[in-house]
Amino acid sequence: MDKSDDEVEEDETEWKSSFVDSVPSSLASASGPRVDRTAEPIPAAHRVILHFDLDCFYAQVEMIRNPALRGVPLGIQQKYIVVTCNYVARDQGVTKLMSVTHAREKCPQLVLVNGEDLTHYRETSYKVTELLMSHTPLVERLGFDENFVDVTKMVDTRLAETPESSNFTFKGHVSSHFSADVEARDHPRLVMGSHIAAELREAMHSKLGLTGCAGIATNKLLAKLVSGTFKPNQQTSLLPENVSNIMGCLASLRKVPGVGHQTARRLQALGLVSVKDLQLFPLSDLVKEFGGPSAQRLKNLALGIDDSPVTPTGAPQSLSDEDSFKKISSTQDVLEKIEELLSSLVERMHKDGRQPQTFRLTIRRYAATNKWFSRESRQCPVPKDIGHLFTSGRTEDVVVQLVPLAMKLFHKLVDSSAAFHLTLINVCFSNLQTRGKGSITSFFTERMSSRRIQCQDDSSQRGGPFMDHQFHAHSLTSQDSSQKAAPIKSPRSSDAASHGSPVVAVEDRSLLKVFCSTDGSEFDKSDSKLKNPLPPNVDPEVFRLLPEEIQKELLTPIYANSLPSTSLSSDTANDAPSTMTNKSSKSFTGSENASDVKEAVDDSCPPDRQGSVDAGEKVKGEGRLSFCFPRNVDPKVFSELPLDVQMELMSEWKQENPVLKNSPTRKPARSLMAKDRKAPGKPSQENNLLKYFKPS
DNA sequence: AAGCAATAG
DNA sequence: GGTTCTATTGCTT
Repeated sequence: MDKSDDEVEEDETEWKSSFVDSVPSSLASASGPRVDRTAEPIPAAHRVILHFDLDCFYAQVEMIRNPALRGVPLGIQQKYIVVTCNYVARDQGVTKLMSVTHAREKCPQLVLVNGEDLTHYRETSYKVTELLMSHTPLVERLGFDENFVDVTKMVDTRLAETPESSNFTFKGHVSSHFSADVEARDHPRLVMGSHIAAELREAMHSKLGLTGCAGIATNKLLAKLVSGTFKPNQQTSLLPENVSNIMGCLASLRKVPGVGHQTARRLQALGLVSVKDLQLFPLSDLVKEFGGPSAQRLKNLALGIDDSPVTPTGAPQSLSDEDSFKKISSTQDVLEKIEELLSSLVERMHKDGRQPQTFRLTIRRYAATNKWFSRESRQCPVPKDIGHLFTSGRTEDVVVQLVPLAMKLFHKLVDSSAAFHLTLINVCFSNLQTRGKGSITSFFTERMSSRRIQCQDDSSQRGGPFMDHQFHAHSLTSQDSSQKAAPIKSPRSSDAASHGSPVVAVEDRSLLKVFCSTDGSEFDKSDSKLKNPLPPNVDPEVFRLLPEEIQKELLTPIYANSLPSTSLSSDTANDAPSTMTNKSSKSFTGSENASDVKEAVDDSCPPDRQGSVDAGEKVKGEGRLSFCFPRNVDPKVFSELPLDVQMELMSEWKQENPVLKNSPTRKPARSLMAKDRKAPGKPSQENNLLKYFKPS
């Protein structure tokens, strides 16, 4: 999940007082013509960019799903790795990407929740993006737990409406050594940005129950760099005066966003290890190594200059599903794994509502010579005749059509007449086309009308009168490429691009107001609610045991929606059975005959005494569920299954008697469950994109 | 359009 | 640096 240096916390946070003045002249070029700051009004061409970063996101999601996990050391497990953990666990020495064995040594009471199924994280992630988008369309996602927001226009609007007398001090921290009142007077736009950031963080907390950090600066690079200065759940603003200070404090070039391992290695080969080294290195020499554009970009990054615009992300451009394992070496096993992956991916594709034009299979082969992180892939068009099946809901039909296709690609990759050893398989749909206007139009007319200002100018609207530009742009790019100019990526088009150019959104002033509402009224209007009864699956006894504050939180509408009812309706319902199918009937992850994988996963976490169990049992029916769930069976989802299915599963688990089914043509367990889940929850999910952008 | 490398969380 | 499970962009063919 993470690159493990989210933990830098303290090492870069002590900003030195030394103000190195070799940079400002170049900085001036980033913010337009040199202007005497003291004499002139603040240049309007200055962007205000926010970066949001949720605190240990996966752990937060799990603690919302199961509040009993609050206050206990919690880790999120994928295979034999603790990919992330909450702060209680961190206090006891658990870190991201630590092996389960090592984590348990550090923290014997560590509670582990399996996080291999990303459904809930993905859903919550998009709720965050969507919440931000309800204030301005310029929101760019970075992974599941970070967002950039360009609030330049909001700042301008508010500043114009703000009387002189208003309190003008920064919200949150300011990374600067200057005194606070001087800073605030000199940087009203950043001050305003810090107020907006605080409001948005508060909205995330009150509406979604999530906490996180924010960085406020004049570009994405800087906003991201400062956002983690004070963790958790705090925000910090960066003043332009302090830019070179910040950059100089970075421990290494690797810490510069955009400089990965390879780039860092090549830079090191040139003798460059610190940010300062790169700042002072002759551009011409850099060009020899990296070529013109890359060299300039690198140099700019080292100086804290980043012209890249906040590019609205919109709906995802590809959906993929993958699984890693110790070893797969037979074609039969490959086929079953592919079928398993495709089942859940096709289901996701169906809920998305778009139709994929291309399909890709990728593998990772084991190689003793430690080259085994590289992947190989083959792709092909999705046959026209099965495209409509995605929207028609017969997902099993799609799977049976797709499996042979996938196997064809597999045989392009692997000579199965020789021995092979795979450690990962990934299936991916891309080139997603929006079709079947029905669901899409209702989506927009009902909930997204205000977002249509996303469209650039009216002339650029093609591909359907009802289509929101956001999805239009991302899904139809290939066909209307003419003068599209859509979300610009041009690195050259600095600040001016995001304001002046007709290409980028939010030209219409009156519409702008709809978005950039400056008062809190916007915040409250989503769910005006009913008295909240406990959701049916919450044990009232357990509920009473929770801290009062948690109880209150749970009774707010947002929780009423996202608690157990979530696992009943929509995606969760359909994905949960597949998880159980994986564990109970498939050969690799759950049952005896995959001893190597079982070893890897279960040795450190015996199936009978999993941390997640304790929490799970409390949710419902302690008496009946006296045994332990297998790993990553969601107890809440389980509890909502028909009783007979529950019994069947329990007897399976108790006997540790895998349902051995070798017929690859059908998957009785899965399809049966998938159907059963659809009925009780929400009456079958419409094909739409609400999954990504429905207002909570 | 295909395949991969690099970067990101 | 790699472990997991994604997702995006840009280079090369």
